[in-house]
Amino acid sequence: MATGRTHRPATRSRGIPEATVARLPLYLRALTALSERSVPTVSSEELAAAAGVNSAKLRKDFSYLGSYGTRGVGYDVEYLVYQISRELGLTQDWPVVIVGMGNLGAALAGYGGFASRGFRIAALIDADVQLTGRLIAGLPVRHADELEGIVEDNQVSIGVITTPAGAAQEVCDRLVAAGVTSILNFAPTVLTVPDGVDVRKVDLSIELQILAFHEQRKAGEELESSLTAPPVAAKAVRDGGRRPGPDGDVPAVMPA
Amino acid sequence: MATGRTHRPATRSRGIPEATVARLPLYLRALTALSERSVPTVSSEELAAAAGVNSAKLRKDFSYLGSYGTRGVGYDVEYLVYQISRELGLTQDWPVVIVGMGNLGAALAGYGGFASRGFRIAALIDADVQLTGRLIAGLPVRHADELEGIVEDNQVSIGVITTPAGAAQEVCDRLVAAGVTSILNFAPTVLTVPDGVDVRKVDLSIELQILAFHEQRKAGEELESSLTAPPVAAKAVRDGGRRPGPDGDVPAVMPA
DNA sequence: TAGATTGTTAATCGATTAACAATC
DNA sequence: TAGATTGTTAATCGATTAACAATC
Repeated sequence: MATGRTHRPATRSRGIPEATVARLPLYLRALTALSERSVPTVSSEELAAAAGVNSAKLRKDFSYLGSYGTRGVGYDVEYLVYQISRELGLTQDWPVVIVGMGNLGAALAGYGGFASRGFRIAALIDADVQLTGRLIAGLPVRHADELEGIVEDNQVSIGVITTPAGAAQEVCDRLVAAGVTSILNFAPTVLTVPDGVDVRKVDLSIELQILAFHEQRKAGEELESSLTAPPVAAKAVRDGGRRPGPDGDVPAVMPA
Repeated sequence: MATGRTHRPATRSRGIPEATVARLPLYLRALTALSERSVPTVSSEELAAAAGVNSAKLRKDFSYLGSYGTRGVGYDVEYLVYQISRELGLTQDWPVVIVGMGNLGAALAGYGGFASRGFRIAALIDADVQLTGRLIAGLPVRHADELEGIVEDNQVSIGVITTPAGAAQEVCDRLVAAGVTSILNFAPTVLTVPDGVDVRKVDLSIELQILAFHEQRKAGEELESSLTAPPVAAKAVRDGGRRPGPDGDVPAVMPA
């Protein structure tokens, strides 16, 4: 009955808001870069700029974790890297399986950002026997028949689904039945999971559609301002102007 | 100076909230499936279930588009498909370029969800001369030197970046200089763009880190409840219980 | 002490949700 | 007319932001 939820319900883990949790990886990435350059401390202003957020938001986010900064000085880079890593659960090892070894699965298998952050690929899985045994990113592809055994033997709790849409729900069911409780879904379909299982979804086509919406709006504004206002007004419209009248394009006719 | 924004500022296009825009593609997908099964009408309850949201939210979302439903009956599937497509700008053709032809770029090039939604791949681009001319998803890879010409000749306004992180900003700059005003960034780096350019970001590792956070929390709850409460209480804790005391793990020592 | 910067407050804004009058 | 379902209202909730007292 439960349909795929993007994240857990209202329960805020340890009181940390979801929006903050979603930004912690951004901060961690910026801090890791500073750490590699041996920068000892960083101010909220500098770190916020590096992470692409504003500094008030960053300080508020960090306040949920504790008081890890020093007034007048800033934040100790190494210390923050550790605290955020710990908060995100990256100080432990997370075995993951990737199911579906098309181009996308292969891209994920070869993505360096996993291993460096506590994620270990326990297995690459595909239903195609032609692929079984072939090496991808140095790992042999294993057949889907082995899925349950792999999950149980490696205590895998996180599964990544990169199969075609038609196969995703069945793969999801099998992963969950075998013990997986978190799923990252790249297949363009809504997954149904039992309570207690988290699903996050990455949808390539949806992101493009959202861009198209904004792109269309920009084009509409340009057209509009070129028709109704002198050219110099174009920027003002784009920067926050409102259309003067009510929406004018509610259709009058509804097709049979 | 402007750092990469995920979406435009407070200005809500035509009054449609960002959160609603982000769900329109979900509704469209569910509606397309119904359309293929020749279902003539659908209620907000049914459609919401198919899209994985609740029906109140769906009705509120649709109310921003106009009054497209019929009380007592529901929504005309074909009509809604058309209206949402139009709202998202999918009734027009959007030429896109994909820059960076690794596995991820290849996966996107072969993704069927694009062509069916008004996106047309104008070119696949890579800096590696070894790849130039090779066919990916039936299209020849073109060299990065041609980027500006391709964007201008095809009036490309949407660019997809699937290069390594180190190359992303330069590619972004060149795309923008050539006329691209919307960017979908898969490289794990914050892009800086001038005002008026939209950036959306898809970050594979960030999604996994968010899952790890919740996964860790589940494990912590199980441990906690097994230590402090009879086993039967575990579900209650997971379903919304709060830890009784304040956070107990604020560290006492800060390293030099 | 003077300057810098955090951590927190309070105001504002946007999103979600339940409930129900309107109406097919 | 009776039943079904939309579209909208109003309450609630969560996220953002500016400002500044606390404090290094």
